[in-house]
Amino acid sequence: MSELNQVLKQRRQKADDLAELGVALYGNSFTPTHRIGEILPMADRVTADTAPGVHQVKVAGRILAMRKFGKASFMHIQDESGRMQVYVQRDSVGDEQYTIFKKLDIGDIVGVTGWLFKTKTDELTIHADKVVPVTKSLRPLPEKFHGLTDVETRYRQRYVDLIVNPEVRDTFRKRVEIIRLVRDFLVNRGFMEVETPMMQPIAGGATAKPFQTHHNALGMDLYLRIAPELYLKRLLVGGFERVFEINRNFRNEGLSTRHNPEFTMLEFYQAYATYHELMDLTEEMISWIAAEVTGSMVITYNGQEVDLSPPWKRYTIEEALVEVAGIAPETLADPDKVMALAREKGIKLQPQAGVGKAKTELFELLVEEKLINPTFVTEYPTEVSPLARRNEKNPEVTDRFELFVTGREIANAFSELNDPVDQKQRFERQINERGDDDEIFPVLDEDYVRALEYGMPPAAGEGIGIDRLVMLLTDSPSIRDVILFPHLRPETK
RNA sequence: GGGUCGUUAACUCAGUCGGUAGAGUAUCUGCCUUUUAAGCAGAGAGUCGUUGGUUCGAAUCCAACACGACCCA
Repeated sequence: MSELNQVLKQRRQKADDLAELGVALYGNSFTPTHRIGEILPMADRVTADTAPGVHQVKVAGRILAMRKFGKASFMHIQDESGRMQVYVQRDSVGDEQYTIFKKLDIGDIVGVTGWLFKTKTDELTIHADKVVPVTKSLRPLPEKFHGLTDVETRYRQRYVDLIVNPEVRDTFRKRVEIIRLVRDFLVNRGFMEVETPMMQPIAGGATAKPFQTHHNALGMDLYLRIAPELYLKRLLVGGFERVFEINRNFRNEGLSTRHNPEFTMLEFYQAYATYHELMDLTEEMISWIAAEVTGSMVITYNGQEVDLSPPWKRYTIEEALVEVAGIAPETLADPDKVMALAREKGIKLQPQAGVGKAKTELFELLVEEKLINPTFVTEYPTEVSPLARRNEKNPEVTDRFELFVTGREIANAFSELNDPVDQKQRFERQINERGDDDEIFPVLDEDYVRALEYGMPPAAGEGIGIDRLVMLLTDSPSIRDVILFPHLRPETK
């Protein structure tokens, strides 16, 4: 018989014993009067001499640790709001109660009724009048000192990770807080939160491999969206001038510390704004959220200091190539030299790729990882920006920026292309110049062009990767640390 | 897709030159009415990721596979 079976057997035996004593193992009749987080601040009103009944409480929580003596015991219990100590004395709870108490295990959820006092070591503690089993746990928790560190188990059994690792609970609380602050920020600026299709007949708005599914009744294939962009812009046509959506995108690509097949994206669109105004808005929003969540605009990520205080550095791609990568301006001015440099750096380009694509690739290779403090990079070549408005002075580049922090792309934004003729031509060019990847299939979205033909107001739009933002603000090295249930291969038995 | 590393008790980890499995925590028993990783004494607990191979003998050496981590594409 294996040890786990032995432990399970012992726990089931205890459960049976408790049932025999008339205890409801999975009842739902205990109603707490307090949460632990409400009790802890009462510490300064309690002393070792505080009499029974002065501060009477009922709390429920999971047992995390027990120190049993013959006729008295200490345990720590944890609820969502915190953890605290409970003192269980045989003479206080009575023989019958103490017999039941001794059958409890670490991991069980209990209800405690008692009064507050302080121990010799000045720890606020509940002196129990009564301890009742609320929910029996049949599986042992990980070791108390090292806790659970095996990342595979942490991701596969996130519930255990959450029970025993308080910093993991904090990270996910911060995630929720960050999303709430994003909402508050945008709603306060007159943006309206909307929901657009997750299942789309054409997976548009980005270049990525989609997940495919099928609608039986309609007899049609559908794709899980890779971006909400084209639907949100249809809403601009419809007359909603400031819209945003925070929701999942799905991309059928590899997994890494920065990629999960489903990830959360904020996209927002503002009519009559330009990408310049979105840079200001982004700077303001992210620095404010950082201050709200971490208490400072200067944060630490992966051991390095990152200063999010505005204003942020703004480069054009060419400026960044010159100033960060050290490429000579005369090299950048000569398309032949740019192509030669790209080849020299080992960049493989499609035959039809132009100098704009080459500059973008050089930027990704030589500059991105060096942009630690937040940096806006503008003037992306038109050929890599199929949905962005051309710059009025130089049609080879677009009115677009990407935001980089700690070497990672956090946001992508541009003044929107609203010329239906130009848009249609760019879709067609994209289809003609598609790469050799069979699973990325750009399709001309005729309805989107039709919508533009009705007239979309000039606007600027932006996407911010929420998971990456949460990683940044919680100092998490992997996207799996900020997604509750990240994708893993199926467990082998 | 490629490379490197890892997988041993429920958890955290040792395991020498290839000689038949170890610790702490957790669990069980006993003692213990203010402990804090409580203490003391004792006990039980293992398909050494899987499958093959080499060998008298494999946790250990070799191969393939599975899962994970990191790096690269």
